[in-house]
Amino acid sequence: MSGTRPTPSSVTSLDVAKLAGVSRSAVSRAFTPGASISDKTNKKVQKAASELGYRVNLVARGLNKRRTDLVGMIAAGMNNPFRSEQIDALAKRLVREGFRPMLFCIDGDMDEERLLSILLNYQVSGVVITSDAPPKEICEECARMQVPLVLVGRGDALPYVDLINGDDAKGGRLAAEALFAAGRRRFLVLAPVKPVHSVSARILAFNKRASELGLEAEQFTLNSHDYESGRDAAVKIAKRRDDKLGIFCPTDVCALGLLDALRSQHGIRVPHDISLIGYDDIPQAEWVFANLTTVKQSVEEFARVTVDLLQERIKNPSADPKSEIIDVKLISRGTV
Amino acid sequence: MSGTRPTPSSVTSLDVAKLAGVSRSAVSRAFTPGASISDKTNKKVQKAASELGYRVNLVARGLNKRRTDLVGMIAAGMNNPFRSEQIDALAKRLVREGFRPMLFCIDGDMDEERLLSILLNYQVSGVVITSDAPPKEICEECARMQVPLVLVGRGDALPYVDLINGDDAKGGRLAAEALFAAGRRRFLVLAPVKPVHSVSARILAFNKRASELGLEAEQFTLNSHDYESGRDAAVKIAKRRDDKLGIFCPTDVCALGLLDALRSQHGIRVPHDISLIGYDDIPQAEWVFANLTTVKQSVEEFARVTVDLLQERIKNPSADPKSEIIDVKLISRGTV
DNA sequence: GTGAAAGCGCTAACAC
DNA sequence: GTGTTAGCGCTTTCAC
Repeated sequence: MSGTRPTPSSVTSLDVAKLAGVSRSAVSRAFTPGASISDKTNKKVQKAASELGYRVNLVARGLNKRRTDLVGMIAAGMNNPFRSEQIDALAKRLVREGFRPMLFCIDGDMDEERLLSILLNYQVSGVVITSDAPPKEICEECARMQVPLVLVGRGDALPYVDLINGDDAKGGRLAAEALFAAGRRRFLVLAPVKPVHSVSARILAFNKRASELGLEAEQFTLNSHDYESGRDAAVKIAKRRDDKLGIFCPTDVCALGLLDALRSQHGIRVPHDISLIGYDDIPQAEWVFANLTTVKQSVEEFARVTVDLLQERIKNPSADPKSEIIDVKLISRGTV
Repeated sequence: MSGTRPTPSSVTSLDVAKLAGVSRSAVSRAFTPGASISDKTNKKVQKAASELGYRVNLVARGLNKRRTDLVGMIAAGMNNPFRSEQIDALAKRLVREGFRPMLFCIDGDMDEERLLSILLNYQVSGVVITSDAPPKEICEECARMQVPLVLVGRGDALPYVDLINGDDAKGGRLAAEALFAAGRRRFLVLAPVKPVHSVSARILAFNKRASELGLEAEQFTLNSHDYESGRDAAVKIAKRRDDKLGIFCPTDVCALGLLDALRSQHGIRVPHDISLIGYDDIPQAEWVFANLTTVKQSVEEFARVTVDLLQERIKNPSADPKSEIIDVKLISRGTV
């Protein structure tokens, strides 16, 4: 269109300024929403800019403002559909709100601490940790650096950080009540040896409600909390012939493993012989073979509140840490 | 430890230099692997740095080097487990190789073009697009900006960009042969109205191999290629009572929808009545209810080759575009 | 091996 | 509303 142009990768605001016959500040203003600039200059700048193929260098801007719009997401267990949905929703929400998500997945020696350290070097505007159990030191590190930190699914009130959790207390209660309402009088709960906070909270609430109902929930310990451990648990569980058995499995992936094996390999009729309720409402819970009754947590809601929290803290860094609870609800399908 | 320290967020290389009694360059060198610096100065600097809680500002460094180590990942359809596995593996690989992944998910009006534009403003070291069908203009834009671009799962040889694909030709062939070997003599393939490149390639190869075997594969058109459309297709497919029917469904999620509905809702015995083969080998394909025979693509392999491609191009920006093919293999389970 | 000086591309006062 | 000046924190010649 316009003869030979300079290598576009090196077009700077000064180049645009020259071509437009204005100053660099004018160019800067033209690319800063809400800056005071006349319509006329703005037009001139825009024209020159697009002619040269100019794009603002956000790294330079970031250096200046001492803050990029980068937000780090630290995640673990992306093979759990709930987690990947969560990350997907969060990434979308962040972008819509003007942030730029970075994704760091826990992997071997790349633990929360190392990953966070990298993020801090990038002058991120915030960090969201959805993996479980971030060490305390890293929270302090963020506080020192004045970097907003949001922990999702980690209950304890750590100082300096904002928290967001599903309403695990309600979820556990709902599960117990659903099983009870279905006439189940013998409760079993599948708990991993080393449960993450939210899982413990659900179990605790389940047990509590159970005992309020005059029942004592029996605990069944699993190595992990994934499909495989649920499936493997089926062998033992299928052998038991308790009447009116109601099982709470505080993670859908795990519940699906159990359910799948119970039905396909052990000929157990669910809910005729056994009732089962999961947690999360992952897409697979609705699959025909499963039709799993579960407790739903909305990933969009999680994302929305997380980003809100981030924005509030950026506005007001010294505000007291907040702790938000996301509502949950029972999704009644066919396993209770 | 050391009395009052300055706000750690503002510790600069100059502060460290002063405390260590060296110049800023020395500090810079101490934090640049491979820079020529004596052991003694290095130690002094490290000590001063950790005392002050110094961390290099990667934004400033990026401005200087005119290149961050940020790599943009543009993705769509994270609800497909294959995609989320792919992103997970890629993110991990990138980090291990010293890059910093950013995750942009296609979402409404946030299309490839807009997202890429943002990425370019961040002076990213590279971009990986796993969503399907990035417009041609954006490839040119990357080329102009000298930003390496890797397209995964997009076959056409666009100029300037590196390509990486699964071996769809082999995969389609494998599927046809597996069905044939199982005695199936009537082939059906489930194709979405608007297939993405890789899916078309698989179908093409399947059809070709079928006709070599003396069979003509019948096409069954779906609106989409997810679990729901597979499940919905079951109604019509269950009605047909062709003998020896073998179905190829070029995406596991879709195959699982069909399989699940066929077995659970229509009482079809697979593979007794119908044989079915999927594609991708997502974790759910191995679930008990499914036990789906499928064609596996390794996400780790994808990730490895993608990052290799990126690194090569960074080293040699003007090299000819490459096109890599990832091997696939048949995973025989119980549906064929 | 080390330091001084000169930028990387941008925004933020400050005058006008 | 606009231009001028002075940095943001780092790396990088270039002398020494």
